[in-house]
Amino acid sequence: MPPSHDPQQNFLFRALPEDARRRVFPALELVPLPLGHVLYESGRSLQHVYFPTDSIVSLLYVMENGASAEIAVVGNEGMVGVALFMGGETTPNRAVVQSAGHAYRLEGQLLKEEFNRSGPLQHLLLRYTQALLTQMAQTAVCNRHHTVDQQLCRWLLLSLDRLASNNLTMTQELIANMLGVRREGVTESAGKLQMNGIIEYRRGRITVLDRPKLEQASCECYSVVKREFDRLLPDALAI
Amino acid sequence: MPPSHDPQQNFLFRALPEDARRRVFPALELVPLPLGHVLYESGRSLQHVYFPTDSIVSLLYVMENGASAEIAVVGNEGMVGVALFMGGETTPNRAVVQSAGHAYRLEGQLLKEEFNRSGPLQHLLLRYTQALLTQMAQTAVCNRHHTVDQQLCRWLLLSLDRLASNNLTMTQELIANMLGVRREGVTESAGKLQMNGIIEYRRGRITVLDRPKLEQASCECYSVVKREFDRLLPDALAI
DNA sequence: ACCGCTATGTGCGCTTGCGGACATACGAAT
DNA sequence: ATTCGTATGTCCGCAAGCGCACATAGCGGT
Repeated sequence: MPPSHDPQQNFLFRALPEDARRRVFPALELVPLPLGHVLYESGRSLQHVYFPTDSIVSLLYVMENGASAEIAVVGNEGMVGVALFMGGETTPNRAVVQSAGHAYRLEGQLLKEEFNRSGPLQHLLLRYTQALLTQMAQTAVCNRHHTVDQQLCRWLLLSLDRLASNNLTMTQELIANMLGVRREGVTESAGKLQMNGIIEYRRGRITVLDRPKLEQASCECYSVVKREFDRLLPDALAI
Repeated sequence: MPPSHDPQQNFLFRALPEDARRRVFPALELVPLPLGHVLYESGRSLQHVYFPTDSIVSLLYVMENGASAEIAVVGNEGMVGVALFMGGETTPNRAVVQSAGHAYRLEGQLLKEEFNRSGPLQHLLLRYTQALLTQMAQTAVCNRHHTVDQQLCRWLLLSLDRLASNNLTMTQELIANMLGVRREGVTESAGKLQMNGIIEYRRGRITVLDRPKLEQASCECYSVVKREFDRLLPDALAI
């Protein structure tokens, strides 16, 4: 956790021109996001949107029988709550804090007003939403065709990209919930990665030792998603 | 195939107020969509958007090794090419005609102009995009947790909803490509459904005999997606 | 230094779905 | 009516992942 906080730790805000910042920033509220905190419950209407700085939020779908699967992750490259400006007000997803940290919160009404100015924020958010679409699509493909081993690598990489560090505070049980697989499956895959010197972990703390190898062990899904984010939000990432 | 064509066979156009129709309709061009026709190739920039009337288009992701998986389906409830107004111009997906028919085509530039008026079309398209998001998310979940049997039911239902009839022209091989499973798996699942009197098929033609039972045999994913479409686009569907 | 919670490791039988190699049979075209 | 392409049916062994039942061990709190 950085000692000081600034909205511009979120890439979307970084890409915003000065006048839009002047309107939006005063209304931002810094909130801590503890691990496991539920920002939105499926189907509940959204009051705020969240722009993570040093936290990661997972969009999960929880099935009738209680099983779950991650749809997408949101970190300092994006925001939680696109349904607000898309017009639906809600989605059938749950948003859960996957990695503790902070986010800037904005009143939904204010976001909509700024969005409806059809200015840079609108364009930025629409592009971000498209990137989110790609991430969801790729998750679907990955769930269909790739092994748990590969998916774990993809997931670690996506998480790493959203934090400044190379270690994650994250139990295997949590990861299993996100990936929608058994905890034992994650144990096994993580064991292999550790065996190969790619990661190292102990009780809820994972350190990535060899990122190139991790990328190599991952399926193509990671790079497809990353490429799309880079393509769609270049201003945001160029700093 | 209906003997005559009208843009309002597409639900999005139905929900459009008179003045927007006056601007858009003259620019529409009716195009036939033969089975298997590729509307967009992954990564290629989009020139037109398509509003299907009596056809169905699949959004597919094709992997490096050639395997594929369907991300979403688009029929007369939606449009193909949301990336145009979302600002990305392209997506890493392929759009393929899954059920032959027709669509109205609109010049991308014209769509963007109308979208940027921030009028009813913008709101409609954003809501549609959110529904698409839900469909993708649900596809991801379904791929993770549900059996081929269930997925086949879901897929048949989604296709049926997008056509006026209760039979589909569709080989099992095609369906397998869409679901991203083996053709043999589809043969087996379809065999069970036929055994139970739910469907009937012969060489590329599937007839649904008992839709309630089909819904019962499907996973929850179908109804989640349908509910979201109904919720987000009520005007469009209420006619 | 101890305890106890919880994270991780491991084994087992089972189901689903894959990959491949076939056999069959429909139906359009000649 | 015959032919032939292609859609469908069926069989095999195999691998991945599940569900379950446990064993172990790290780490925070007292």
